[in-house]
Amino acid sequence: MPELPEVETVRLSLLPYLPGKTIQSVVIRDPHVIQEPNFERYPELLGGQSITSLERIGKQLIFVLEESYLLIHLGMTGQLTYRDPNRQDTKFHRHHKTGLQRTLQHPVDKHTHISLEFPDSTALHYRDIRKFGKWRLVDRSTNVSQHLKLGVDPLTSGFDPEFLWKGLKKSKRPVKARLLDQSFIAGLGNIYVDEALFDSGIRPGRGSHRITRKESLALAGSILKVLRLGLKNGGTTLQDFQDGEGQSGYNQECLLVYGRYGEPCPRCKKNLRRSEVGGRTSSWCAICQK
DNA sequence: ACCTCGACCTGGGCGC
DNA sequence: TGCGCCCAGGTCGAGG
Repeated sequence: MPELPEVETVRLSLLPYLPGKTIQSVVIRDPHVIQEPNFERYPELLGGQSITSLERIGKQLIFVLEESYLLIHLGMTGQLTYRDPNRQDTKFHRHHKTGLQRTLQHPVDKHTHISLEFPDSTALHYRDIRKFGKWRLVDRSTNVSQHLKLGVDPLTSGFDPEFLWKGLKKSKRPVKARLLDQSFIAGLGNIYVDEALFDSGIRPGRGSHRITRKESLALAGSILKVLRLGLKNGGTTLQDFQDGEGQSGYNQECLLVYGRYGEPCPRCKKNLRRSEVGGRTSSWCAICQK
C-alpha cells in the first residue's frame, strides 16, 4: 500500500498533533514488527522522550525524538492513527470495510500492535494487518539514509533527469525493477511506477540501461507528476490505506493504468496488457508505451 | 556483484 | 454457505 504519497500523507496528517508531545508509555501487544533493539527495551528507551519533528525519506517515516530516531516503515498494510478520546465519534463516516471511524477515533483492535500514549490521554496507534511493517530505534547520530540504504527521494533536489539517466544506465534489469530499487530512488512502488511509465510512454520491461537521455527527461517529469497528484489526492486507498486521522485517499480514482489490465487504454483505447516484470504484476499499453 | 525467487502475514474475492 | 485457490501498496535473505 503505502508508497511515497501515502507515507507523506500520513506524515502531514500527524504533523499538527505529534511534535511537542512527550511519550508517556508504550503498549506493545504484538512485537512482531519491532526489529531493533529488542522490543522489551522500548518502554524504557522511548518513555519520557518527546517528539521533536516528523520527517520522511522515501517510504520511511522518521520520528525525531530528543535522543533517538524512531524509524517506522508501514510495509503493505501499516496504519498510524492519532486517537483523541475527547473527540466525538462520527458514526456516518466509517470505513466501508474496516469499520474504522474517519475521525480521530481509531479503536484498538486485534491488528493494533503498538500504541504510544501521551500524558493528555491521546495516543498514536499502529495497526498492521499483514505485519510487514518495521519499527527500528536508532541513535540520533545515525545517518538514516546510509543505515537503511536508501537512495534519493524524488521530492528532494537530488532528483533530476541527469541523476535518473545515470542511475538507469547502471543496470540491465527491466527499467521498472530499477525504479523500484529503493537504494536508487526511495519512494516508488508498484502503483506509481506503472503510472509514471505509462505517462512517459516507456514499457516496464525495457532494459534500464537502454533508456535514452531524452526518455529520462520525460520519465523524471512523469515520476514527479504522478507522485504529486497522489499526494494532492491524499494517497491511493485500494483497501487499507488511511491517514493519521483515519481518512481514506482518493487517488485510486485517478489511476490510469495500475490494476486496469484488460480495460481500454485511456489514451488509445486498445486493451491494456498485463505482465510480470521484476516479480510484480504490471499493467501497460502495447501501443502507447515503447 | 548481480539477479531471481520464495518467504514473511492476513484477508478479500472468486469459482465451484 | 463453505472451501480452496489466487491475489495484494513491500522488503529481505538465500542461493544461482
